[in-house]
Amino acid sequence: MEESALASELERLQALAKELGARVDDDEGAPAAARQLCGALAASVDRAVRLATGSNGNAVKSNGQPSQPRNSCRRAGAAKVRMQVRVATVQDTGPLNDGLSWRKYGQKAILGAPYPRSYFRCTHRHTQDCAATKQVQRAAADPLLFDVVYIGAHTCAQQGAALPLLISPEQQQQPPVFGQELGSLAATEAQAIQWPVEPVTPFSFPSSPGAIDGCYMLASPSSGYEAIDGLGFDMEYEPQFDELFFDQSDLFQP
DNA sequence: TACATTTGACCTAC
DNA sequence: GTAGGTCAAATGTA
Repeated sequence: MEESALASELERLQALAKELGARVDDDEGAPAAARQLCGALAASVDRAVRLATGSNGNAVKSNGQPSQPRNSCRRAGAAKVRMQVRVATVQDTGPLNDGLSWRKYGQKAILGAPYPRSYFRCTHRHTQDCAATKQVQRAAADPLLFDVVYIGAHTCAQQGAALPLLISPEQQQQPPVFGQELGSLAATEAQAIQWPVEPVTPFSFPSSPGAIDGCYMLASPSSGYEAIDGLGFDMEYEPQFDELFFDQSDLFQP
């Protein structure tokens, strides 16, 4: 009873945070600091909601079963490197650039998930035999969040740009490179993923790769959250999230 | 014209 | 049989 009331109240708070962010975003005279704070507030509220509800976005299916991909090792030779990050798109904070190029090759409705899952592979898959793929899906709990699963390592010429995604958790403690690249990846899927519903807050998806109007990563695989684009996040590690979304032993297995 | 996206069909694991 | 992942033809866009 109290838990549901708490969850309900948090969800209301979440909606208010979103509206605040949208209004600040609409206000061209709003200081950058205010935009950043709104983004941080929305992300923090979202995590609080998930903690209160025991939900992890689409990590938990409607039947309560974890949505750990049953096919994570379905195909022999795949899933050498697997990462899962969450991306929250917030507001204009400036363009990002990555140099990674993904090509969408499929989209599927996932059972129990309100949003479809998009499948991307490296643009250089055929020309350079790059086996890197990723899956992008909007989080059920918050339409502004993405669940991104990276499968396989880039072996193409752009692998240098992708390297931060594939390094060890310890190495990922280096925000400048890591954050920038993840944020840029967010741009890639954000511009390609299809929206079953209209975006909740004003948010523009750029038409060219590597440019996105404000996004930040909520989580790094190992130790909580990384800040990019000057947001200066100081997020705490979220055990529930990592347990359901991230298996490091699976990630860095040779 | 080249490249990216969409989408239905097919394949495979469970 | 079902669901997730991939393929490939059709279509769209710059």
